[in-house]
Amino acid sequence: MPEKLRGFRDFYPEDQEIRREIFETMMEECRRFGFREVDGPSIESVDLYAHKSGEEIMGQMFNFIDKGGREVTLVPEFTPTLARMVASRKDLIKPLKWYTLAKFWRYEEPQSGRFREFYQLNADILGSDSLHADVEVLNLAGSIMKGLGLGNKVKLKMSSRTLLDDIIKYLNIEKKDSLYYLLDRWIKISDKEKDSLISEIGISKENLELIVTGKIIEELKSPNLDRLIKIMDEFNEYGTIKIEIDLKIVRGLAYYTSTVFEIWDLDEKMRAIMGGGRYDNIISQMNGDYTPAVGFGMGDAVVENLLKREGLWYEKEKKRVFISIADDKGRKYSYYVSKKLRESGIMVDLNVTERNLGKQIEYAAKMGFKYSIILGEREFTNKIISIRDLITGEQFSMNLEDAIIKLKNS
RNA sequence: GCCGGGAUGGGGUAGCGGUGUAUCCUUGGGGACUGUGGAUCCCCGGACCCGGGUUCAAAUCCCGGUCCCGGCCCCA
Repeated sequence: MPEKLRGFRDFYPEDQEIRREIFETMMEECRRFGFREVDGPSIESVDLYAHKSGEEIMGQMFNFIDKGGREVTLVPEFTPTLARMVASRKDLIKPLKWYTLAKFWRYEEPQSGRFREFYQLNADILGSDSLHADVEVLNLAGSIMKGLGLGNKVKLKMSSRTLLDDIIKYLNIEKKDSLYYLLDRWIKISDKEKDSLISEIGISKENLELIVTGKIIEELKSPNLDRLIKIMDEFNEYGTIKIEIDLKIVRGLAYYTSTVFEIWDLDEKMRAIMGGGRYDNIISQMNGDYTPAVGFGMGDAVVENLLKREGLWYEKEKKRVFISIADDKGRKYSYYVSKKLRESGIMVDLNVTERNLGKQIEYAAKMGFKYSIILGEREFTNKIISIRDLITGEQFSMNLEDAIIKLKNS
Protein backbone atom coordinates (compact mmCIF):
# COMPACT_ATOMS: atom_id res chain seq x y z
CA MET A 1 0.00 0.00 0.00
CA PRO A 2 1.44 3.40 -0.92
CA GLU A 3 2.30 5.61 2.03
CA LYS A 4 1.22 9.17 2.27
CA LEU A 5 3.81 11.86 1.64
CA ARG A 6 6.01 13.07 4.46
CA GLY A 7 4.45 15.90 6.42
CA PHE A 8 0.99 15.48 4.91
CA ARG A 9 -2.07 14.47 6.87
CA ASP A 10 -5.25 12.45 6.37
CA PHE A 11 -8.29 13.72 8.22
CA TYR A 12 -10.85 11.09 9.20
CA PRO A 13 -14.45 12.03 10.08
CA GLU A 14 -14.03 12.00 13.86
CA ASP A 15 -11.31 14.67 13.59
CA GLN A 16 -12.42 16.42 10.44
CA GLU A 17 -15.83 17.23 11.90
CA ILE A 18 -14.16 18.96 14.83
CA ARG A 19 -11.77 20.80 12.49
CA ARG A 20 -14.72 21.96 10.43
CA GLU A 21 -16.43 23.41 13.51
CA ILE A 22 -13.25 25.22 14.50
CA PHE A 23 -12.77 26.65 11.03
CA GLU A 24 -16.40 27.78 10.98
CA THR A 25 -15.90 29.50 14.32
CA MET A 26 -12.88 31.37 12.99
CA MET A 27 -14.55 32.44 9.76
CA GLU A 28 -17.81 33.38 11.43
CA GLU A 29 -15.88 35.67 13.76
CA CYS A 30 -14.20 37.30 10.74
CA ARG A 31 -17.58 37.93 9.14
CA ARG A 32 -18.95 39.41 12.35
CA PHE A 33 -16.09 41.87 12.24
CA GLY A 34 -17.02 42.86 8.72
CA PHE A 35 -14.21 41.02 6.98
CA ARG A 36 -15.03 39.59 3.55
CA GLU A 37 -13.80 36.25 2.24
CA VAL A 38 -11.23 36.03 -0.55
CA ASP A 39 -9.17 33.22 -2.01
CA GLY A 40 -6.21 32.84 -4.32
CA PRO A 41 -4.34 30.24 -6.37
CA SER A 42 -2.65 27.24 -4.79
CA ILE A 43 0.33 27.66 -7.10
CA GLU A 44 2.21 30.87 -7.85
CA SER A 45 5.31 31.81 -9.77
CA VAL A 46 8.36 31.78 -7.50
CA ASP A 47 9.00 35.35 -8.66
CA LEU A 48 6.20 36.47 -6.37
CA TYR A 49 8.40 35.60 -3.39
CA ALA A 50 11.56 37.04 -4.86
CA HIS A 51 11.60 40.01 -2.52
CA LYS A 52 12.73 37.62 0.17
CA SER A 53 16.35 36.70 0.58
CA GLY A 54 17.13 35.06 -2.75
CA GLU A 55 18.00 31.40 -3.14
CA GLU A 56 17.87 30.53 0.53
CA ILE A 57 14.10 30.73 0.58
CA MET A 58 13.86 28.16 -2.21
CA GLY A 59 14.72 25.28 0.09
CA GLN A 60 11.66 26.09 2.17
CA MET A 61 9.21 26.31 -0.68
CA PHE A 62 7.43 23.44 -2.37
CA ASN A 63 8.68 24.52 -5.78
CA PHE A 64 9.00 22.72 -9.12
CA ILE A 65 9.14 23.29 -12.86
CA ASP A 66 5.73 22.90 -14.48
CA LYS A 67 5.13 21.29 -17.87
CA GLY A 68 5.48 24.65 -19.57
CA GLY A 69 8.92 25.16 -18.07
CA ARG A 70 7.75 27.76 -15.55
CA GLU A 71 9.34 27.87 -12.13
CA VAL A 72 6.38 27.65 -9.76
CA THR A 73 5.65 26.82 -6.13
CA LEU A 74 2.78 25.70 -3.98
CA VAL A 75 1.93 28.85 -2.07
CA PRO A 76 3.86 29.05 1.22
CA GLU A 77 1.89 31.99 2.62
CA PHE A 78 -0.93 34.29 1.63
CA THR A 79 0.45 37.81 1.97
CA PRO A 80 2.26 38.09 -1.40
CA THR A 81 -0.84 36.80 -3.21
CA LEU A 82 -2.97 39.25 -1.27
CA ALA A 83 -0.63 42.09 -2.18
CA ARG A 84 -0.79 41.11 -5.85
CA MET A 85 -4.59 40.95 -5.76
CA VAL A 86 -4.84 44.40 -4.21
CA ALA A 87 -2.17 45.94 -6.43
CA SER A 88 -3.89 44.78 -9.62
CA ARG A 89 -7.29 46.28 -8.77
CA LYS A 90 -7.12 50.03 -8.44
CA ASP A 91 -10.88 50.42 -8.15
CA LEU A 92 -11.17 48.71 -4.76
CA ILE A 93 -12.68 50.91 -2.07
CA LYS A 94 -10.36 51.30 0.88
CA PRO A 95 -9.96 50.24 3.53
CA LEU A 96 -10.37 46.58 2.64
CA LYS A 97 -11.05 44.02 5.33
CA TRP A 98 -10.37 40.58 3.88
CA TYR A 99 -9.96 37.08 5.24
CA THR A 100 -9.16 33.69 3.80
CA LEU A 101 -8.83 30.18 5.19
CA ALA A 102 -6.81 28.03 2.84
CA LYS A 103 -4.13 25.38 2.55
CA PHE A 104 -0.48 26.38 2.33
CA TRP A 105 2.69 24.36 1.81
CA ARG A 106 6.28 24.54 2.97
CA TYR A 107 9.02 22.06 2.27
CA GLU A 108 10.42 21.72 5.76
CA GLU A 109 11.08 18.98 8.28
CA PRO A 110 7.85 18.13 10.10
CA GLN A 111 7.78 18.46 13.88
CA SER A 112 5.36 19.40 16.63
CA GLY A 113 2.92 21.99 15.32
CA ARG A 114 4.48 21.99 11.87
CA PHE A 115 3.61 20.07 8.73
CA ARG A 116 4.36 20.40 5.04
CA GLU A 117 0.71 21.09 4.31
CA PHE A 118 -1.38 23.12 6.68
CA TYR A 119 -4.39 25.37 6.90
CA GLN A 120 -3.97 29.01 7.74
CA LEU A 121 -6.46 31.73 8.47
CA ASN A 122 -5.35 35.15 7.26
CA ALA A 123 -7.15 38.39 8.11
CA ASP A 124 -5.91 41.75 6.92
CA ILE A 125 -6.96 45.37 6.72
CA LEU A 126 -5.53 47.16 3.70
CA GLY A 127 -5.56 50.86 2.95
CA SER A 128 -5.43 52.32 6.44
CA ASP A 129 -2.27 53.30 8.27
CA SER A 130 -4.27 54.26 11.34
CA LEU A 131 -3.52 52.53 14.61
CA HIS A 132 -7.24 51.81 14.81
CA ALA A 133 -6.78 49.32 11.99
CA ASP A 134 -4.16 47.55 14.12
CA VAL A 135 -6.63 47.50 17.01
CA GLU A 136 -9.42 46.06 14.89
CA VAL A 137 -7.22 43.24 13.60
CA LEU A 138 -6.07 42.44 17.12
CA ASN A 139 -9.62 42.48 18.45
CA LEU A 140 -10.57 39.98 15.78
CA ALA A 141 -7.69 37.72 16.78
CA GLY A 142 -8.67 38.00 20.44
CA SER A 143 -12.32 37.29 19.68
CA ILE A 144 -11.39 34.19 17.71
CA MET A 145 -9.42 32.95 20.71
CA LYS A 146 -12.44 33.55 22.93
CA GLY A 147 -14.71 31.88 20.41
CA LEU A 148 -12.53 28.79 20.50
CA GLY A 149 -12.69 28.72 24.30
CA LEU A 150 -9.06 29.78 24.61
CA GLY A 151 -9.70 33.31 25.88
CA ASN A 152 -8.09 32.71 29.25
CA LYS A 153 -5.45 30.28 27.98
CA VAL A 154 -3.50 32.66 25.76
CA LYS A 155 -1.93 36.11 25.68
CA LEU A 156 -1.06 38.60 23.02
CA LYS A 157 2.52 39.80 22.91
CA MET A 158 3.23 43.10 21.17
CA SER A 159 6.21 44.94 19.86
CA SER A 160 7.07 47.38 17.13
CA ARG A 161 9.94 47.41 14.67
CA THR A 162 10.05 51.20 14.63
CA LEU A 163 10.01 51.32 18.41
CA LEU A 164 12.89 48.88 18.52
CA ASP A 165 14.75 51.10 16.08
CA ASP A 166 14.17 54.05 18.41
CA ILE A 167 15.63 52.01 21.24
CA ILE A 168 18.61 51.03 19.12
CA LYS A 169 19.22 54.69 18.39
CA TYR A 170 18.66 55.69 22.03
CA LEU A 171 21.17 53.13 23.25
CA ASN A 172 23.62 53.77 20.41
CA ILE A 173 23.64 50.20 19.14
CA GLU A 174 25.27 49.71 15.76
CA LYS A 175 24.73 46.04 15.01
CA LYS A 176 20.98 46.22 14.54
CA ASP A 177 20.57 42.88 12.74
CA SER A 178 22.53 41.02 15.40
CA LEU A 179 20.30 42.50 18.09
CA TYR A 180 17.18 41.43 16.19
CA TYR A 181 18.67 37.96 15.90
CA LEU A 182 19.54 37.81 19.60
CA LEU A 183 16.08 38.93 20.74
CA ASP A 184 14.30 36.60 18.35
CA ARG A 185 16.20 33.57 19.65
CA TRP A 186 16.38 34.67 23.30
CA ILE A 187 14.44 31.70 24.76
CA LYS A 188 16.21 29.10 22.67
CA ILE A 189 19.89 29.83 22.89
CA SER A 190 22.41 29.05 25.62
CA ASP A 191 24.07 31.64 27.87
CA LYS A 192 27.31 31.03 26.04
CA GLU A 193 25.77 31.91 22.68
CA LYS A 194 24.13 34.93 24.27
CA ASP A 195 27.47 36.15 25.60
CA SER A 196 29.12 35.82 22.24
CA LEU A 197 26.30 37.73 20.53
CA ILE A 198 26.33 40.37 23.26
CA SER A 199 30.00 41.07 22.76
CA GLU A 200 29.49 41.14 18.99
CA ILE A 201 26.72 43.71 19.32
CA GLY A 202 28.69 45.66 21.86
CA ILE A 203 25.70 46.22 24.13
CA SER A 204 26.03 46.39 27.90
CA LYS A 205 24.27 43.73 29.93
CA GLU A 206 22.37 46.44 31.76
CA ASN A 207 20.99 47.92 28.56
CA LEU A 208 20.13 44.51 27.15
CA GLU A 209 18.31 43.74 30.38
CA LEU A 210 16.26 46.92 29.87
CA ILE A 211 15.16 45.68 26.46
CA VAL A 212 14.48 42.06 27.43
CA THR A 213 12.41 43.01 30.46
CA GLY A 214 10.77 45.88 28.62
CA LYS A 215 11.80 48.35 31.34
CA ILE A 216 13.36 50.53 28.68
CA ILE A 217 9.95 51.94 27.81
CA GLU A 218 9.77 53.64 31.19
CA GLU A 219 12.58 56.01 30.33
CA LEU A 220 12.14 56.30 26.56
CA LYS A 221 10.13 59.01 24.84
CA SER A 222 9.05 58.20 21.32
CA PRO A 223 5.94 58.60 19.10
CA ASN A 224 6.28 54.93 18.19
CA LEU A 225 6.01 54.00 21.83
CA ASP A 226 2.99 56.26 22.26
CA ARG A 227 1.40 54.53 19.28
CA LEU A 228 1.99 51.05 20.67
CA ILE A 229 0.58 52.02 24.06
CA LYS A 230 -2.46 53.60 22.43
CA ILE A 231 -3.08 50.37 20.51
CA MET A 232 -2.86 48.38 23.71
CA ASP A 233 -5.15 50.77 25.59
CA GLU A 234 -7.81 50.53 22.90
CA PHE A 235 -7.40 46.76 22.75
CA ASN A 236 -8.04 46.57 26.49
CA GLU A 237 -11.04 48.83 26.03
CA TYR A 238 -12.60 46.17 23.80
CA GLY A 239 -11.39 43.46 26.16
CA THR A 240 -10.82 39.95 24.84
CA ILE A 241 -7.51 38.44 25.93
CA LYS A 242 -4.45 39.47 27.92
CA ILE A 243 -1.96 41.74 26.21
CA GLU A 244 1.61 42.70 27.06
CA ILE A 245 4.64 44.36 25.53
CA ASP A 246 7.45 41.97 24.68
CA LEU A 247 10.31 43.55 22.82
CA LYS A 248 11.67 40.09 22.03
CA ILE A 249 8.92 39.68 19.43
CA VAL A 250 10.72 40.36 16.18
CA ARG A 251 9.20 38.00 13.57
CA GLY A 252 11.38 36.71 10.81
CA LEU A 253 9.69 38.42 7.94
CA ALA A 254 11.49 41.25 6.28
CA TYR A 255 8.29 42.98 5.21
CA TYR A 256 6.96 43.99 8.62
CA THR A 257 7.36 47.72 9.11
CA SER A 258 6.13 48.67 12.60
CA THR A 259 3.64 46.77 14.75
CA VAL A 260 4.45 43.08 15.25
CA PHE A 261 2.58 40.66 17.49
CA GLU A 262 2.10 37.02 18.39
CA ILE A 263 -0.36 35.02 20.46
CA TRP A 264 1.14 32.46 22.81
CA ASP A 265 -0.20 29.92 25.28
CA LEU A 266 0.22 31.31 28.80
CA ASP A 267 3.20 29.21 29.84
CA GLU A 268 4.81 29.54 26.40
CA LYS A 269 5.34 25.81 26.04
CA MET A 270 4.22 25.76 22.41
CA ARG A 271 5.01 27.69 19.29
CA ALA A 272 3.24 30.95 18.56
CA ILE A 273 -0.43 30.32 17.81
CA MET A 274 -0.81 33.38 15.63
CA GLY A 275 1.57 35.97 14.27
CA GLY A 276 1.29 39.16 12.31
CA GLY A 277 2.00 42.81 12.05
CA ARG A 278 1.93 45.90 9.94
CA TYR A 279 3.42 45.79 6.44
CA ASP A 280 3.04 49.16 4.76
CA ASN A 281 5.33 48.77 1.76
CA ILE A 282 4.64 45.49 -0.04
CA ILE A 283 1.87 46.74 -2.29
CA SER A 284 3.64 49.92 -3.28
CA GLN A 285 6.63 47.77 -4.22
CA MET A 286 4.34 46.04 -6.71
CA ASN A 287 2.42 48.90 -8.29
CA GLY A 288 3.66 52.09 -6.71
CA ASP A 289 0.48 52.97 -4.87
CA TYR A 290 1.04 53.39 -1.16
CA THR A 291 -1.31 50.91 0.49
CA PRO A 292 -0.53 50.37 4.15
CA ALA A 293 -1.70 47.08 5.63
CA VAL A 294 -1.92 45.14 8.85
CA GLY A 295 -2.91 41.54 9.39
CA PHE A 296 -2.20 38.15 10.86
CA GLY A 297 -1.91 34.50 9.97
CA MET A 298 -3.00 31.64 12.18
CA GLY A 299 -2.14 28.04 11.34
CA ASP A 300 -4.28 25.05 12.28
CA ALA A 301 -1.58 22.88 13.84
CA VAL A 302 -0.67 24.78 17.00
CA VAL A 303 -4.32 25.66 17.65
CA GLU A 304 -5.15 21.98 17.43
CA ASN A 305 -2.34 21.07 19.85
CA LEU A 306 -3.51 23.67 22.34
CA LEU A 307 -7.19 22.70 22.10
CA LYS A 308 -6.23 19.08 22.69
CA ARG A 309 -4.05 19.99 25.65
CA GLU A 310 -6.88 22.02 27.18
CA GLY A 311 -9.43 19.26 26.62
CA LEU A 312 -11.41 21.33 24.13
CA TRP A 313 -10.96 19.01 21.15
CA TYR A 314 -14.34 17.33 21.01
CA GLU A 315 -17.38 17.42 18.80
CA LYS A 316 -20.34 19.46 19.94
CA GLU A 317 -23.43 17.31 20.35
CA LYS A 318 -25.45 16.91 17.20
CA LYS A 319 -29.01 15.84 16.66
CA ARG A 320 -28.92 12.92 14.32
CA VAL A 321 -31.57 10.48 13.29
CA PHE A 322 -31.13 7.03 11.83
CA ILE A 323 -34.01 5.21 10.15
CA SER A 324 -34.12 1.45 10.73
CA ILE A 325 -36.52 -0.68 8.77
CA ALA A 326 -38.26 -3.88 9.75
CA ASP A 327 -39.57 -5.10 6.39
CA ASP A 328 -40.13 -4.19 2.73
CA LYS A 329 -43.09 -1.96 3.52
CA GLY A 330 -40.88 -0.12 5.95
CA ARG A 331 -38.15 0.27 3.35
CA LYS A 332 -40.56 1.87 0.94
CA TYR A 333 -42.08 4.05 3.67
CA SER A 334 -38.55 5.17 4.69
CA TYR A 335 -38.10 7.06 1.42
CA TYR A 336 -41.17 9.16 2.14
CA VAL A 337 -40.29 9.72 5.80
CA SER A 338 -36.62 10.53 5.16
CA LYS A 339 -37.53 13.02 2.44
CA LYS A 340 -40.03 14.83 4.69
CA LEU A 341 -37.56 14.97 7.58
CA ARG A 342 -34.72 16.19 5.39
CA GLU A 343 -36.93 18.86 3.83
CA SER A 344 -37.68 20.11 7.32
CA GLY A 345 -33.96 20.51 7.97
CA ILE A 346 -33.28 17.44 10.09
CA MET A 347 -30.16 15.45 9.32
CA VAL A 348 -31.30 11.93 8.51
CA ASP A 349 -29.33 8.79 7.79
CA LEU A 350 -30.98 5.54 6.81
CA ASN A 351 -30.27 1.86 6.51
CA VAL A 352 -28.54 0.91 3.27
CA THR A 353 -27.95 -2.75 4.12
CA GLU A 354 -29.93 -6.00 4.23
CA ARG A 355 -29.28 -6.37 7.96
CA ASN A 356 -32.01 -7.40 10.34
CA LEU A 357 -33.57 -4.84 12.65
CA GLY A 358 -31.43 -5.72 15.65
CA LYS A 359 -28.25 -5.14 13.69
CA GLN A 360 -29.54 -1.84 12.36
CA ILE A 361 -30.29 -0.52 15.82
CA GLU A 362 -26.94 -1.77 17.07
CA TYR A 363 -25.27 0.11 14.22
CA ALA A 364 -27.19 3.32 14.99
CA ALA A 365 -26.24 3.10 18.66
CA LYS A 366 -22.56 2.43 17.92
CA MET A 367 -22.43 5.31 15.46
CA GLY A 368 -23.64 7.65 18.18
CA PHE A 369 -27.10 8.47 16.85
CA LYS A 370 -29.45 9.86 19.45
CA TYR A 371 -32.61 8.49 17.83
CA SER A 372 -33.53 5.59 15.65
CA ILE A 373 -36.80 5.76 13.77
CA ILE A 374 -38.28 2.33 13.19
CA LEU A 375 -40.47 1.74 10.17
CA GLY A 376 -42.37 -1.39 9.18
CA GLU A 377 -45.75 -2.52 8.05
CA ARG A 378 -47.33 -1.45 11.36
CA GLU A 379 -46.12 2.13 10.98
CA PHE A 380 -46.96 2.27 7.31
CA THR A 381 -50.53 1.01 7.82
CA ASN A 382 -51.27 3.34 10.73
CA LYS A 383 -49.51 6.36 9.15
CA ILE A 384 -47.22 6.77 12.14
CA ILE A 385 -43.55 6.45 12.89
CA SER A 386 -41.84 4.90 15.90
CA ILE A 387 -38.97 6.77 17.50
CA ARG A 388 -36.56 5.04 19.82
CA ASP A 389 -34.32 7.14 22.03
CA LEU A 390 -31.04 5.25 21.91
CA ILE A 391 -29.75 6.86 25.08
CA THR A 392 -32.70 6.32 27.40
CA GLY A 393 -34.24 3.33 25.60
CA GLU A 394 -37.66 4.99 25.54
CA GLN A 395 -39.82 4.49 22.48
CA PHE A 396 -42.82 6.40 21.16
CA SER A 397 -45.10 6.24 18.17
CA MET A 398 -46.65 9.35 16.65
CA ASN A 399 -47.63 10.90 13.38
CA LEU A 400 -44.96 12.41 11.14
CA GLU A 401 -45.87 16.05 11.78
CA ASP A 402 -45.56 15.66 15.55
CA ALA A 403 -42.35 13.68 15.11
CA ILE A 404 -40.78 16.49 13.10
CA ILE A 405 -41.61 18.94 15.88
CA LYS A 406 -40.21 16.62 18.51
CA LEU A 407 -37.00 15.92 16.61
CA LYS A 408 -36.41 19.57 15.85
CA ASN A 409 -36.81 20.53 19.49
CA SER A 410 -34.58 17.90 21.02
C1' G B 1 19.57 20.12 4.84
C1' C B 2 21.27 18.13 9.95
C1' C B 3 20.56 15.24 14.80
C1' G B 4 18.06 11.67 18.32
C1' G B 5 14.22 7.83 19.07
C1' G B 6 10.84 4.63 16.61
C1' A B 7 8.04 1.15 12.84
C1' U B 8 4.71 -6.39 14.10
C1' G B 9 -3.25 -7.21 11.40
C1' G B 10 -7.54 -1.05 11.20
C1' G B 11 -5.85 0.43 16.67
C1' G B 12 -2.83 -1.23 21.00
C1' U B 13 0.81 -5.11 21.82
C1' A B 14 4.14 -10.05 22.92
C1' G B 15 8.19 -12.28 20.63
C1' C B 16 14.34 -9.84 20.02
C1' G B 17 18.64 -15.63 15.76
C1' G B 18 15.82 -21.87 15.34
C1' U B 19 10.21 -23.95 19.56
C1' G B 20 4.32 -26.59 15.32
C1' U B 21 -0.52 -22.02 11.82
C1' A B 22 3.81 -15.21 14.94
C1' U B 23 1.03 -13.91 20.98
C1' C B 24 -2.79 -11.40 23.44
C1' C B 25 -6.52 -7.50 23.59
C1' U B 26 -9.47 -4.60 20.62
C1' U B 27 -11.80 -3.25 16.07
C1' G B 28 -14.32 -4.97 11.43
C1' G B 29 -17.73 -8.68 8.71
C1' G B 30 -21.28 -12.79 9.32
C1' G B 31 -24.45 -15.93 12.39
C1' A B 32 -27.30 -17.59 16.85
C1' C B 33 -31.92 -13.48 16.39
C1' U B 34 -38.33 -13.56 10.56
C1' G B 35 -39.97 -6.13 14.64
C1' U B 36 -35.84 -3.83 18.78
C1' G B 37 -29.12 -2.32 21.51
C1' G B 38 -23.02 -1.67 22.56
C1' A B 39 -24.05 -8.08 26.37
C1' U B 40 -22.97 -13.46 25.52
C1' C B 41 -21.50 -17.50 22.40
C1' C B 42 -19.83 -19.34 17.54
C1' C B 43 -17.50 -18.54 12.71
C1' C B 44 -14.53 -15.46 9.41
C1' G B 45 -10.98 -11.65 7.65
C1' G B 46 -6.54 -9.12 8.80
C1' A B 47 0.53 -7.84 10.34
C1' C B 48 6.58 -8.63 10.91
C1' C B 49 7.70 -0.79 6.51
C1' C B 50 10.81 -1.47 1.75
C1' G B 51 15.52 -3.17 -0.45
C1' G B 52 20.19 -5.31 0.15
C1' G B 53 23.68 -8.03 3.40
C1' U B 54 25.46 -11.61 7.40
C1' U B 55 23.93 -16.75 8.66
C1' C B 56 22.71 -23.61 7.78
C1' A B 57 18.57 -20.38 9.69
C1' A B 58 16.38 -13.22 10.18
C1' A B 59 10.30 -10.22 12.68
C1' U B 60 14.94 -10.66 15.61
C1' C B 61 21.77 -8.83 13.76
C1' C B 62 24.17 -5.11 10.04
C1' C B 63 23.72 -1.29 5.99
C1' G B 64 20.73 1.92 2.91
C1' G B 65 15.95 4.01 1.96
C1' U B 66 10.84 5.36 3.30
C1' C B 67 7.46 6.99 6.86
C1' C B 68 6.20 8.44 12.13
C1' C B 69 7.50 11.20 16.88
C1' G B 70 10.66 15.01 18.70
C1' G B 71 14.68 18.65 18.25
C1' C B 72 18.10 21.99 15.17
C1' C B 73 18.21 25.41 10.93
C1' C B 74 14.28 28.36 9.41
C1' C B 75 9.68 30.11 10.48
C1' A B 76 5.49 32.70 6.22
